[in-house]
Amino acid sequence: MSKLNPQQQAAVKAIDHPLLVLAGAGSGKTRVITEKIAYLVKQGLPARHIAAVTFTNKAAREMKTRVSKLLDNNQQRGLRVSTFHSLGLDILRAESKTLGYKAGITLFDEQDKHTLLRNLISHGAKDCDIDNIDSYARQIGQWKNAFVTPEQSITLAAATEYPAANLYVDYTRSLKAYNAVDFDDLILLPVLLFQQHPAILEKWQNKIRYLLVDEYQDTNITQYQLVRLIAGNLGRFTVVGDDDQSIYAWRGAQPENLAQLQKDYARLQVIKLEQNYRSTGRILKVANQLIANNPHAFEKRLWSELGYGDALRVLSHKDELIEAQQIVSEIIHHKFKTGGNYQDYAILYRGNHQSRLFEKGLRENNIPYFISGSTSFFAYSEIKDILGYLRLFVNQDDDAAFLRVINTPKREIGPTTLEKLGAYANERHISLFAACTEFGLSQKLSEKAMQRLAKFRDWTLDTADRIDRGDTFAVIEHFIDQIGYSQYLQEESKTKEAADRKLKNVYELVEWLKRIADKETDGQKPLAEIVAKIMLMDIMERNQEDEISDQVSLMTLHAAKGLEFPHVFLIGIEENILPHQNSIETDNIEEERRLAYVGITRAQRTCTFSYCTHRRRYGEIAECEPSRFLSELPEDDLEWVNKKQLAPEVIKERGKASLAHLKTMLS
DNA sequence: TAGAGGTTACTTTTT
DNA sequence: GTAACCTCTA
Repeated sequence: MSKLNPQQQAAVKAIDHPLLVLAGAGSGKTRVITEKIAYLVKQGLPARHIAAVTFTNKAAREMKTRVSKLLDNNQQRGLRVSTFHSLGLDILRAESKTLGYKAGITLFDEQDKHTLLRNLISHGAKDCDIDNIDSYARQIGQWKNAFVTPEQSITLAAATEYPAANLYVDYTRSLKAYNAVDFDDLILLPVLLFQQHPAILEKWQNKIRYLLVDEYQDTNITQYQLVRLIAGNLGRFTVVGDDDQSIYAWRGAQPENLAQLQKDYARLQVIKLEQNYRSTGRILKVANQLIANNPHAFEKRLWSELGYGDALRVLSHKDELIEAQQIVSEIIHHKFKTGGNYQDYAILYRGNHQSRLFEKGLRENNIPYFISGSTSFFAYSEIKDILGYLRLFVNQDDDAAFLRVINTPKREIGPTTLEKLGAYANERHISLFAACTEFGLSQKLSEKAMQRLAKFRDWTLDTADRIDRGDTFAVIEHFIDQIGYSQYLQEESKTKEAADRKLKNVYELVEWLKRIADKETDGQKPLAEIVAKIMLMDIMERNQEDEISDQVSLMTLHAAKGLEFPHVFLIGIEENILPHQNSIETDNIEEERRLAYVGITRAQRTCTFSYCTHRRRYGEIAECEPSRFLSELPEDDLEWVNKKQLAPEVIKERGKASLAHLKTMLS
């Protein structure tokens, strides 16, 4: 703790008041949290009574690593460092009975949610149009994030939202029938539980006697409720946040929660961290000037002692192919010239699809790279299949899992049968699996179809039973053989290589599950717990033991928050990309500006912007304009390289013109 | 019932 | 340009 600056020290030692730390980018906020955990333990609060909550798995991982350097194993025992969602899942699993859930709660991912909504709509949900399914899904999520229950949504909904509110009611009932919850429920249900059962709340308050929250500006209404409930009236918490880095409004984040704390906790202490330990003065100057265009609830001014540094460069390219090639070759040359490492470079972008050409370019030049947050391991169809079976063994009422696996591999149970089964189950408000055995169904289906369903049902129950009784993993390996999954992959895949790769993934999944089961509990951890938990994990956790090697990082701006790199390339800095087209249309530029701010402040030594004058979009070549954000930056600190397609003044004028144009269009 | 072939909407960001 | 979705035929 010797090397902390006075503000950081004050933040670590402030344990008698609820504490809000306003921490600018690169001001050492993770350090404050980890040091504070160590400090609390050394002050005599056992680690099992401390919980630190973050938003991403990556941040939680980082925090754990750093705490482990400050405390020995004994001192850390029982410490909770997890994402909000993972904490919610722990609470739900522990209290499932009170909430009316059976053991073996299933977690639905976005795709499962989509499938369920689709089924509800096609089975006649009131006034719902299948074409609007995405907007219903989003609306339901927004209600959950804003702590609006289905009943309240019916009352509150505007006329246009009424179908979604009805669907929300049906959806909630179905989830309950399937003994399932979705991501948003992991926060919403614990809050409801705590509100309705003070004794349970007290139990958890006693467990978690000090709460630390990272990236507090990203909390939504429901998450804030959870924080308040756990922290209690005494306000035993430290939250750390930066309103300039709020980039999750689209999923309900309320940066106003920062100001709300002052209203809710009169004794709240506020400490600002303004010294930046990451970037050059010039990078900070540019970032500060950009973000000055946004309104601010809290004033803060970042400064650095790391020297003024190089100008930030702006590259212009003919199209996105040249952009990728040019930047890849810049990285090669720069690394050669400076004798640095590949891991010193990061390529950051607005949308995942932008990584493609860069991947190709890096691969062709044999440059090691790592893409974070792209297709997750769990998005692979073979992984979803096997997990689907496991989910069904754990919880037969999991309709999403049932639908996933019922005819994979083929069991001659096709759409017609499933349609009738679905209609029947829907009518009765029971799960598909439960419907399989019903007499009423046999009137609507052929005997053959009934037999096939019964066979699958018996097999599932039998396998689930054997998992319960004994050697979980022997049963799992056996069932994969038994259903002929390997053969199925051979038939389904276009090439033998693809089939082999998929099979390898399947075995990797099984090995991974074994490792998780072994951890802490010597293989005794129930499959139900593993299956639920696994849905919240990300690809990095799978590769935990792979050593970090020297590779260029590629990721979205969202994924980059909290990280830092010596050399940062911000690509596709164009109108309609950053700011994103949808944000322009909804006049929501401020969050996009914060996103750009987050990107710039990742850079330690150099920061390079890049835009294209032409780009393929939906297969058509379209003209592109440099982002308006470039025109908001101090000219003296920018160096425009390549052919300047547009002078900065022109961009500025155009930016103003397009803004004015937009405003007239909207008014 | 399965699979081929045609059509369409889409690309924001995550647990 | 493409993935997911839908319709038609064997």
